[in-house]
Amino acid sequence: MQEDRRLAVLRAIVEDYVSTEEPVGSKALVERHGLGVSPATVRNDMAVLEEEGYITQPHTSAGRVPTDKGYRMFVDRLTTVKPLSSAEKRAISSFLDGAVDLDDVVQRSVRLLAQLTRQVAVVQYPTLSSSTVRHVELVALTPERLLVVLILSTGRVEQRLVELSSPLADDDLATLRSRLLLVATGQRIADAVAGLRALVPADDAVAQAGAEATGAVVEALCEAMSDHRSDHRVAVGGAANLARYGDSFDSAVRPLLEALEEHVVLLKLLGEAGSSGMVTVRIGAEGPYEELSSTSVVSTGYGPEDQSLAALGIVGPTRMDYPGTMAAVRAVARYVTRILDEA
Amino acid sequence: MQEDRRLAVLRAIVEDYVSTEEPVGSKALVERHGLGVSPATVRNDMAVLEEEGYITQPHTSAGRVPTDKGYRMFVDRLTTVKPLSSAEKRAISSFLDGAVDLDDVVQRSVRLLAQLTRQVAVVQYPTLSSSTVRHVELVALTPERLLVVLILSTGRVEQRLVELSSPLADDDLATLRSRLLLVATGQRIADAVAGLRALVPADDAVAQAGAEATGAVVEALCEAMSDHRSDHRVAVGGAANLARYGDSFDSAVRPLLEALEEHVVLLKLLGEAGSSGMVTVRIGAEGPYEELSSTSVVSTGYGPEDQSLAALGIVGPTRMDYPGTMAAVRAVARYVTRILDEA
DNA sequence: AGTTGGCACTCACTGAGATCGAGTGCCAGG
DNA sequence: CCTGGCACTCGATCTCAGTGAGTGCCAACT
Repeated sequence: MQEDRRLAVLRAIVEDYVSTEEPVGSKALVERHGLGVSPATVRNDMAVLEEEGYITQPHTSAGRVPTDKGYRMFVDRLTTVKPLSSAEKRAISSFLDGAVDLDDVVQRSVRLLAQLTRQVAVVQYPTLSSSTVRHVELVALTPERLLVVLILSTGRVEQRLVELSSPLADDDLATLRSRLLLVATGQRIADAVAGLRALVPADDAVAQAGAEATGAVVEALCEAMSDHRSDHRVAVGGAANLARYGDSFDSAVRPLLEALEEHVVLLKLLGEAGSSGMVTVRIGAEGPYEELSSTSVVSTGYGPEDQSLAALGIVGPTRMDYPGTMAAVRAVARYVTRILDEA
Repeated sequence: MQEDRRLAVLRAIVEDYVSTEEPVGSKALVERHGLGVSPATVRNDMAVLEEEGYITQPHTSAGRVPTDKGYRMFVDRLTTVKPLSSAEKRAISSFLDGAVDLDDVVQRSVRLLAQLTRQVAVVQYPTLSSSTVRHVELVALTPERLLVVLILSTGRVEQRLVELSSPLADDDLATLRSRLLLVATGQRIADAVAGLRALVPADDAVAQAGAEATGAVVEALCEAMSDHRSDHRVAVGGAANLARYGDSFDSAVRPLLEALEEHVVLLKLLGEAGSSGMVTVRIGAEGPYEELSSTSVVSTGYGPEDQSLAALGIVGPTRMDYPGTMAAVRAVARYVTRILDEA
């Protein structure tokens, strides 16, 4: 059936264009791929594909180039999962197994991903929202200065300084500490915040001495828990790969560099990622950012089964090796998930 | 005296070249700057300057361009301190005053610096070596898992997880904690490490129960204190400014992007910075990195008076506005120092 | 129907002149 | 020691034909 062959032609065009970076013509196509037809036939198919919007020609007498729609079709229907080479698998485990803490895991992941895909990698730090409180600790630096330390089930540690207008007795500190622990430990973030907030008015009348401290500490804790800054942290790596863009530099790299510094934008891009396990691909102008119309984003969530903790992925030119990239992103996400589970 | 005029010509060439980005000729020079001589005279001076190696011409029939040596002369002898505009000063304080903790200070500094200079900014996190231990805290997550928290005078907080093979009693934990505090609090890093290490063999015979814990905790603390990873952390910002390089892209930007990911290299570059207050300029190939031969580094130490905590600076093309950049770097370093002092 | 070879056509790319002009070096005169 | 004048250099820009990869279309073949 000629419908099938047309798709084969499209696939061949995408593959050739990705590897050669040059518009691909009918003759080169039949030579390099074993489709058993003549160039003329391919040309006819190409004409149809062009009419349907899957490919286009930069100028009249040039070969064809996939459009965004063409890439989309390729990604959705023409790619088969490409297993990683064993060398790559080994690289992944040796790279990630040495990680010592959460920060390190993220740092290593982003480097690894950049290296595997030869693209710019982005890894979001695990979000707080779905994690639970493992421990709360108060440290009196001086009688008027408390250090509040919050430890979450993801391994993230947040600390805040609290200044008091009057000194706090050790006894009161101990009381406050145990009360905080009672209320917050083991709770999910949202519940912990509610529980902590409930402590404040009650205390107000009872223990005048500790009132200010309680309020301030609870305030600090709640802020730490819902702190959007740390919630939205991302690590970026492999920016050097941008240098490989070669042509179309100004049009593509400048906005991309800007986006990379705007972590909020990055998160939006990654955020389109579905649940853990599914690799999402945004191609060219499909997203809301016009300036990134010549870049694609391959991303996925990571973290335990149902609740994905955060997202990771790569940003690269629309002209990229989608199967390989998707495989790498998926693999890294799996490994990271496992590492986090173990810790 | 014609020696003076020659230097004036050199200065004019540098200034013009920096602003126009094009080789500057004798005619344009006398027009734009008020040197009261004819183009022919300037040409003679240029010939001398070229012979002495301060300027060069890209090709025979082109204008002159400063050499590294020319920039060096310009920076060393021809720049006057350029005070910041009040708008810039306001920008600095409003930018930095909102900082909530050490991380935030560094993040904000790097953004600010990138914005002021329109170059790539690099800020090293304060090093541990010259700081003192403010507090040590042990938290038993479970009886077999301890979280060790180390708080330094710079505001840096390091944490490490310690796994024990056997549970640790609360009493022993308290004893260990107070002993650690006694030994380490207020000490400089080096002294604290020595003191802590001394604890281990002594304990070994005395309290069998706590022996493992002591050893492990001390180990974790010492590692945290001398941890090169956190010691060498740097923040990078303003990479989008690389897009302004325009020409000479491949030759300059690619190695620079690579260097920016290699934090060790960055630190070496910054590390040439002298003591606090002195702004150091590395021009072109003066450093050990051949690939960065078309980039300059403007850096300085920051931190209290005598002991500079760390370095910050910018990396940019040799063709840059040195006076303005140096002023910005110096100003940001001062403000950051002040903020850190207050905290 | 679908495929194929043939053929005229398009058009980016390349390289050879030709031209232009900013900038230089040098020299003779102030 | 400065200056105006002048011949010279040489990169940048433009034009223009030639080349060739690639296309679209059509008639013939299976």
